[in-house]
Amino acid sequence: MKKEVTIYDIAKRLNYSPATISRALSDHPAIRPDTKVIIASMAQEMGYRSNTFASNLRRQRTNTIGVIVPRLNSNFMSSALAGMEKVANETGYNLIISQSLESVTKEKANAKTMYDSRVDGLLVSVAYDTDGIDHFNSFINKGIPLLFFDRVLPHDHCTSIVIDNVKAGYEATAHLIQQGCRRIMHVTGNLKRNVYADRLQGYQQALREQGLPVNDDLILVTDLSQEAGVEAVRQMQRLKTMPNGLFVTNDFCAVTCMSLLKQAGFSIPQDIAVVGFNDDPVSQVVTPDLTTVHYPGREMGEIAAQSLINHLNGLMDIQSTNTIILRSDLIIRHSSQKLVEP
Amino acid sequence: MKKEVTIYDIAKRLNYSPATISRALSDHPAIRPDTKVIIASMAQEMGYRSNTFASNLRRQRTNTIGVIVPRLNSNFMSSALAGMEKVANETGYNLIISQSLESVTKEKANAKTMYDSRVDGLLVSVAYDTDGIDHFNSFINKGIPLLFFDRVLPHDHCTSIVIDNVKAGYEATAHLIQQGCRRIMHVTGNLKRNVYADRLQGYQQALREQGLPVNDDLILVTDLSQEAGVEAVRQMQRLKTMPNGLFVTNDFCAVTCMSLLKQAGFSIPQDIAVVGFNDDPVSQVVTPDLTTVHYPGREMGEIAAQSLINHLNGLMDIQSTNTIILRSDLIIRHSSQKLVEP
DNA sequence: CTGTTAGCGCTTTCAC
DNA sequence: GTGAAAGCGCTAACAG
Repeated sequence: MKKEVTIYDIAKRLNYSPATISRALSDHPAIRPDTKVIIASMAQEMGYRSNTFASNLRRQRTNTIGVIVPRLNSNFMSSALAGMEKVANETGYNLIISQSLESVTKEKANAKTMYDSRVDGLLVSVAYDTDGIDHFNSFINKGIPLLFFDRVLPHDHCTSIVIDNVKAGYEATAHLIQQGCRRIMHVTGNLKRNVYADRLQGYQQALREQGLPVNDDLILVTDLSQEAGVEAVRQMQRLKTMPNGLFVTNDFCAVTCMSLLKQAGFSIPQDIAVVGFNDDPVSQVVTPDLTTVHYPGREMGEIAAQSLINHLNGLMDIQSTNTIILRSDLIIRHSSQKLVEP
Repeated sequence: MKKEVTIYDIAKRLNYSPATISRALSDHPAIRPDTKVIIASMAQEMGYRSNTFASNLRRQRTNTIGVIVPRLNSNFMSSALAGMEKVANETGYNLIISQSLESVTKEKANAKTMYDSRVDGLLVSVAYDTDGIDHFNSFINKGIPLLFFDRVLPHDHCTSIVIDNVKAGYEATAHLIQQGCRRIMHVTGNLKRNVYADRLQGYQQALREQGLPVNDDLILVTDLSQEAGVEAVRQMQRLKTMPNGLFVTNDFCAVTCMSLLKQAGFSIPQDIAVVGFNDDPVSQVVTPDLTTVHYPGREMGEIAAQSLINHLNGLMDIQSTNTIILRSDLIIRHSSQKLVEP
C-alpha cells in the first residue's frame, strides 16, 4: 500500500501553499485560470485523488445519499435505482442502498444505519407494514432532507414522488368494464400504503361511474406474493358467481392468477379478463399478454434523486410539502404481435 | 442543525480523557468493564453518534465495501445483495452498490468511482462484454481486495465464488435426454463469461456421454433478453428438423420461448421439453412449470461478503487464489401440485 | 487501567 | 490572487 498523494505534496512540488491547491482543485473563482490548469495537470500527473474523509470531516457533510427500498428484485425498482445512480454520479454523490425486505423492523434498522452513516439525505419507499414515520424523526429533527417515492408517507416536511394511482386504478378498471366485465375482482396490497389505497379508490370510482355495484367480497387484500395469487384464485372459485374481470395491482401476482385460472379451465380473456400493474417484463411472457399499467421507474428515480440534491444545494425549500406526480399509462399488448416483426 | 456530541463532550461530562471514551466505545480490552458501561450509557443519553469520517481519516480505511453487478432486477441478484447486506451490517461495513447495466464502459466508470470512494474492498460480477481486468488494476496494485462472484474473471490474486456451472449444465441436459429428447437446442449468453461457457461444456458433455451428436446449429449465443427468446424460436423453426428439447440458461428467456412455442402450436413438454436456469419465480407462473436450476443467491452473497471481510481482517491470505464452489440443484416442479395444497 | 499528545488531509477565515 | 494557521473528531503511540 503505497502512500497517497496529498495536496501538500502537490503544493511542495509546485511551490504553492496547500490552500491554493485546494482552491484550484475545487475550482474556486479567486484563482487564476492558468494556475488552475497547472495545478490540475500536476495533480493528474502525480496520481492525486482527493480524500473524501478529510473533506467530509472538515465540511461536515458526506456527499452520500441513502436509499431504503422494500426489495430490489423488480423491474421497477432496479430502473428507479439506475435513475438515481445516474443523477448521483453526475452530481458527485454516492448512493448507499438497502432493502427493508418489506419489514418495518428492518426498515428501522436501516434508517438508523443511514443516520449513523450521516447521509446528507434519504430516499425512501416504505415497507408493507410501516406505520408512521417515527423512525425517521431523527432525520427530520436534524433537518436532513427526506424524500419518499412510490410508497409514500404523508408528512409536512417531506416531498413525495408518485404516479397518479387513483387514475391508474380507474383506468385499469374502466378497461375491464369496457371489455364487458361486470363483476370485477380486485386483488391488492396493504391499504396502509398509498399506492394500494389509491388504486382501490380508482377501482371503486370506475365501478360507480358505470353504475356497477361495489362488492366487498370482490376486494382482496394480500401481500401480492405468488402464494397470494393462489389464495386469490381459490377465493374466486368459492364465490357463488365467478367474477369475469380481475384487476391485480402487481404483475407477478396477476400472472400467477392467470396461470392458475387457465389450469382450472377458464379461458382468458373470454371467461375472465385480467389487468396487472407495473409493466413488468413478466407481463409479456404469458398468453395472452397481460394488460398492465406502465410504471416510469427510471424517471421516478431520476426525479427523486434530483429533487433531493436540489434540496441539499438549497435550490429548493426543504419545508415545502410538494408532491410530484408522474404520468403513467395503461398498456395493452397483443400477443399475436410478438412474432409478426419483420 | 444542532451541533453533534463528540467524545470530548462525553469526556468532559464524565471527567475522563477523550482517549478513554474512544477506547471504551470501541470495546478496547484495557478498559474496566464497569467504566465501559458508564461511558456507553452516557453516550447513549447524550445522543452521541460516532463520526465515521474522523475515524476513517485517522484509521485510513473506510469500512465500506463496493459492489458492482450487471443488473439488480433478478431474483438471484437481489437475494445475493440481501445476503451481502446482512453480513456487512453484522460486521459494521457499509455497502455501495452500482449497476454496470451489462456494459464494460459503465463498469469501468463504476470501478473508478469505487476507487475514488476508497472502498476497503470490492465485490464484482462482470458485465456481458467485459474483456480482461485492466480496469481493476488500480485495486490490485494497491492491494485492495477484489472478489468476483457468479460471473468471474480468472486472476491470480482474486478469490472467486461460483456454482458448478459445468455440472449444472450437464444435469439440465441429462434431464432432457432422460425425457426422451434427442435434438436439444441450447440458448445461452456470451461465451466470454464463465457461467455460459461452463454450462455449454456441461451440455456438450452430457450429449457425448449419451452418444448424441453435438450440433453447432443447435447452439445459439444471445444476450438472453426476451427479444433473444423471440429470435431463438424463429431460428428453431428455420431448422429442417425441429428440436424436441430446449435448454436456455436464463428463466426469463426460457419462459419467453415457451410462450412463443405454445403460440406456434407446439405442446410442452410433449413436442418440446424446456429447461431454464436460475430458479426465478417466473419459472412458476407458466404452464407447465419450467424445470430450472436452483441458484443459491443469498448464500452466495453472504459467502462473498464474508470472504472479503475475512481478507480485510487479515484472517485470510489475500494472495491465495481460491475458488469457492457452491452447490446448486436441478429443480423439477409440477404445476399440478400448485392447487393441491390443503 | 487511564491520560497526553500528535496528527490523519482538507477547508476556510483572516490577512496581505 | 495567494498564504498562514486553526481546527473538523477521532485514534494510537507512548507514558505513567
